[in-house]
Amino acid sequence: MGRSPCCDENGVKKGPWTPEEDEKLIEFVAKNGHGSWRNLPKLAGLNRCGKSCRLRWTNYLRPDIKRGKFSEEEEASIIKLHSLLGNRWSKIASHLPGRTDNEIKNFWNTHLRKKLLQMGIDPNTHKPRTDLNHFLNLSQLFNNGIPNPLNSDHLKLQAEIAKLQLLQNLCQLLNPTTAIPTTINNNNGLQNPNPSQFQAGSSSTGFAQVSGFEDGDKIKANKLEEMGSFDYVIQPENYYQLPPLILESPDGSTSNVNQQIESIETNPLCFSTNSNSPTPSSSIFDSLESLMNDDEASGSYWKNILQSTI
DNA sequence: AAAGCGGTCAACCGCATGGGA
DNA sequence: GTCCCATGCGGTTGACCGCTT
Repeated sequence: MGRSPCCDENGVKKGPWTPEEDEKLIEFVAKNGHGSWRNLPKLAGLNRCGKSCRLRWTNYLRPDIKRGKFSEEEEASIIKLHSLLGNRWSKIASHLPGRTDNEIKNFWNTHLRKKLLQMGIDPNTHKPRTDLNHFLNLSQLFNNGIPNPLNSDHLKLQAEIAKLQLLQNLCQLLNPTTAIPTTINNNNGLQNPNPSQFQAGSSSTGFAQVSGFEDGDKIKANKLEEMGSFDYVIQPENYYQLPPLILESPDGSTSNVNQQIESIETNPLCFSTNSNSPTPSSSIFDSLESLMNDDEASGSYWKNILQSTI
């Protein structure tokens, strides 16, 4: 079984398309549709292979292509969809009208990957990066390798790490594939990965919800393969809904951190293209960055958590 | 002014997949 | 069931551009 040759014809042009070639392709498709891409170049009078014509059309010339910068909502959708679907760019593109898989792939590789990395989130797993240990390394630098609880820099770092732990928990809850084990029986007896600090309350359906998928769509939550494989069933609701967060504070006190969690809760990140669904008042990144920048959030409770775990 | 460098993105390459014979 | 073909898809490449030195 041989692979069909596509671009092995002699003299077939490669490289950037000229405006004349674009015009020929647009004109031909407008009149005849693309039909067989293999035969199209000959019929349209183009010295290109069919594959090249198809790519040029689907990625650039199609009339319904939406060009220009990605909006914050689109960014958030891509990140969320990527956390669910991985590098399946065409699937992701099918949920973003007017955007091509190539465009989304490029945008991911040039912008979003870096953005997540800067936030300390692993763009592949969508979990906090394990090399967040660089904070611990920094701590060791400050303390000459020996943690000194009386050192104010050490305390600051502990506060930072406490916030990062909070961020990690938030990320786990925001990412349905990691939030599921707290709410779904998957026959593997999974437990809340971090039961000491948070409980994820069950939503009415017990499922996180994402827009644009068809009812009953199943996707493999392969990010959890190491924890036990199961199918993640997308429900037909229109928007992704965060499970309610319940903060287990030993002294029952509230803090700015709690308030900010509340703020994130009351502004669920939405991915729907349905105009009836709510839209986010601010991006999740704003909320998390705000949380990360909040000096007051490094109260004693968070330090206590850390001092008991470091 | 120009060489170097990094970021961006259109286009290519080759493997995967689905459907018809 | 097997073969062949067309198309889809994701990774990679390389040209171009703007910024820095």
